[in-house]
Amino acid sequence: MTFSEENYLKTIYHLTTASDSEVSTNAIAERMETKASSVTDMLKKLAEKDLVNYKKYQGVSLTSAGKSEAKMIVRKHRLWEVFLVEKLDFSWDEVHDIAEQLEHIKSEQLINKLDDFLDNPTEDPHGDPIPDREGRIVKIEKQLLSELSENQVGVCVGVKDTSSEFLKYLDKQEIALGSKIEFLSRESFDLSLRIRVDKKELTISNKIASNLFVKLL
Amino acid sequence: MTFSEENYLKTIYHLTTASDSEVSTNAIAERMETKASSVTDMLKKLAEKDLVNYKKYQGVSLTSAGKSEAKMIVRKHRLWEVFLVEKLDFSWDEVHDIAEQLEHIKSEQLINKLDDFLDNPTEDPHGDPIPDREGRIVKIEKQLLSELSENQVGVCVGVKDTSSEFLKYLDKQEIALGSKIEFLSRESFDLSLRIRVDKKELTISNKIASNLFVKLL
DNA sequence: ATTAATTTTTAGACAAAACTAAAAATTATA
DNA sequence: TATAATTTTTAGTTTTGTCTAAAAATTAAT
Ligand SMILES: [Mn+2]
Ligand SMILES: [Mn+2]
Ligand SMILES: [Mn+2]
Ligand SMILES: [Mn+2]
Repeated sequence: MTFSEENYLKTIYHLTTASDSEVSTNAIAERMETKASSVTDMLKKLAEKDLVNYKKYQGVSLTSAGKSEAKMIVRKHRLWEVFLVEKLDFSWDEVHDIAEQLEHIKSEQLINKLDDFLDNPTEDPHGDPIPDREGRIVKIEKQLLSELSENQVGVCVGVKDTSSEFLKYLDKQEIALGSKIEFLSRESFDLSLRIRVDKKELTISNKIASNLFVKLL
Repeated sequence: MTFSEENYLKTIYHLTTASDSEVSTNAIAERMETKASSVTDMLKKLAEKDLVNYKKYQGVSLTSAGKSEAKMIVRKHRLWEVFLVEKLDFSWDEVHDIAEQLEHIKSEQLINKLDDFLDNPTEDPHGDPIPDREGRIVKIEKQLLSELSENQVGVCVGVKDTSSEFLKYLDKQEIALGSKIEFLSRESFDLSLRIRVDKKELTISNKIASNLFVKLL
């Protein structure tokens, strides 16, 4: 399997699990910053290998073989991110691009030994679940901070947007995985939220709140 | 720089440092298990980028830019091998192929953090020197076991052949880096050697002895 | 010094993965 | 429902890295 094929599978996996339906050629092209015609070419190749279900003009989905390949790539990506943060002391906004490369290293033994070395983590530095060696994923109960109602209290357990920009903003506000977050009030004019993070009160926009996952206490 | 370009540079580096002279198209082709015509194509491209000195039919050598690129790839290869053995508990005969992949990961920050995480090792699991972040190499005094004379004593500090086959043979004979090796006698008929490894005496062929580096005590 | 053998380069082809431009199919709109 | 807009596919190129077969240069052997 080539890097390119793996990247397509991973993208289709993310798009289908997000929307829970067939995914369009254009959606893939946009996500991968490539042209629709290139996507079509690749879909034919992946269909030939029975990794995707593809019928012209009908959108695409992963076969079970394709899904399990995709999960293994996601597993590798997230385990390497844990390694980079936990062992090499990278910050959570620096690891994605390096993991994009490391996820393509081929060795089942390597990834399983890495998994053990890291004490079999179930979530990556951004709170995303890590599939185990059989591809099983432990889903945790979580919801967007923006969906809470006043006076509810939760713990920050993940981010939806994993861009370096957003993560650095969170660092600046001292919001991290594990932070206790109390929803104090909502400003109806612009939907901004007044929250308390650990001891400190601050105001955040609705855009911020809708990219933060919390687990209710 | 592509994987392929990196692999060519690394091969030219190894061949030129071994023979200390220009290297031929055929030598590169043989080492890389590819065709001479493919090598010629690549040499033109590398010359265009000023990474090699190349004149038709005259053999090739690395420019200083090419040499420093090559050393960085070797540095990455060997640091990853240390990681695999020291942290992930691989044995020394299992790490080469995985390191062949890992050496192409692009991130200076990654490799320097890995270096620190491993406590800045100067040799890899096979006794080969690891260039530091400026490309400097600390050469250690070593010679082939086959070149010793009777009754000389040394410590095993490296292997010339790093094939899995040879390394497993050494494991079986309980010869490892750090083993004390005494040259007892030489059988003139087949050049085989009688040696003592730590406490145990054994006979090894000249071929084995000429693939083991020792440092005299 | 020719001729023969070997090495190296060139010429032309191919597969992978991308692109542009144009055609075809689908979906939306009047 | 006919037409317009959008999406998707096809057709034809390009780049990278490989290959085979043949030509050219170098080296070895009569
Ligand atoms: Mn990531
Ligand atoms: Mn992540
Ligand atoms: Mn190696
Ligand atoms: Mn090594």
